[in-house]
Amino acid sequence: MSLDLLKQNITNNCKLSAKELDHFSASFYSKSIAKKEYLLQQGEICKFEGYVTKGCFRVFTIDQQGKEHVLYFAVKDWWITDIDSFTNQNTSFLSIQALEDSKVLLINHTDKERVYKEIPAVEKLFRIMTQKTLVSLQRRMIRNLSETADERYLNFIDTYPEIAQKLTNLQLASYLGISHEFLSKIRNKIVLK
Amino acid sequence: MSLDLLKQNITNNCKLSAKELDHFSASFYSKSIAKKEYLLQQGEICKFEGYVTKGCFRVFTIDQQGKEHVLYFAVKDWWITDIDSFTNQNTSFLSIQALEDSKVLLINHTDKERVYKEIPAVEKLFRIMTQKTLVSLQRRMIRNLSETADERYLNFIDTYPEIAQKLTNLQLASYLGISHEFLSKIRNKIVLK
DNA sequence: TTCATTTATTGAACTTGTTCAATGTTTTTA
DNA sequence: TAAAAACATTGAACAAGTTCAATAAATGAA
Repeated sequence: MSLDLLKQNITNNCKLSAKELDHFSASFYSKSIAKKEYLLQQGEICKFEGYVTKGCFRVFTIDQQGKEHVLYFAVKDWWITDIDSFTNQNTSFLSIQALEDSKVLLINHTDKERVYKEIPAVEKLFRIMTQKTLVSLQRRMIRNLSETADERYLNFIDTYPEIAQKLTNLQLASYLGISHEFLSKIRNKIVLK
Repeated sequence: MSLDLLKQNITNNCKLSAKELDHFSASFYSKSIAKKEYLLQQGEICKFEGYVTKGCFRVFTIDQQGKEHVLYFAVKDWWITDIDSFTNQNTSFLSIQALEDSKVLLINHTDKERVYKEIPAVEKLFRIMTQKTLVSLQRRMIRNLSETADERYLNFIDTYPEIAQKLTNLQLASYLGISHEFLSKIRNKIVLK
């Protein structure tokens, strides 16, 4: 059952007692979401923090010129939220869309705040999880400053082969920060080698 | 006194009782560091988490081609550490260097772990601080994907005028992800307008 | 199955940014 | 205060990446 997946994910980050683990995971509810549908739209207030149990999502923003930029993709065993909007309950500048039929376990804002009070270890859990997310984003930031588009592409398909295979050129290009035409040319160039 | 600065910074993120605040801030020790000296060198294990009370630091990495990339600058009232190396006590891939004569308040790893156990509210404090850092890095990531070098430069001097004024072209260029020659041309172009 | 829509590819012209080298300016240090 | 070192500017040639437009291929809905 997918709650076991969630419990395992939590345990990998921070040991909770069996009782704490049950209590915390009982605060989640499951939701199915069809391909192309939105879990969150830019401008709304993010009501949930989510754990993906099936499918694939893109977390992205649309800038003033109407261009889409993907902050990250999330597949099974990844977490999704607009952390700023969720934590402070202000309007989000991110959208979250399912790229295929998907399932998530969600916890809403008031329940999460309640759990923080009831189970102090959950503070530690999310402190550690947020730190890990920050570290990987710092690495990506530096990579984006130092590598060419070719290198970033090769690094992505090497690190996340199972995600890469689910994406269109357009979606991947807007994560790598290049045009989809240029990504097409990069792919072609690499195949020829 | 600089401990008051630290206490105010903490209070802005999370309310602690006066007793907790005193106990936590007593775990820090102050250190002066001269211009150009290193608080941390790439390859070492990061022994501290630091709060800047005076001066300016750059947190950066050197890539395989020998190029420097700045992750962030830190002035008075900013925190500095290699969060990955400090938390997991593994070798750092970041260096931290003083850009001018500076002062920091430091807490070492064992003391911080002790405080996490003694004062649960400190878990909450760092959960919130890490979230804020993550949110601002997410924003920077998206900006770097969507904006030209001109826009990133203008945005930086607009957001951090007091930091910009302390930096050489080389330092700022390696934060913006461009060559210092190109930054020089951008500056020139903007002045002419 | 077919038609419409979305996605991918390719080329040409263009823009953004890099590299290298030369020169000038500022800062540091003896 | 002079010399050395670090930093900034500029131009020319180049490389990386974009834009636009045309065409082909794949996908999805009726």
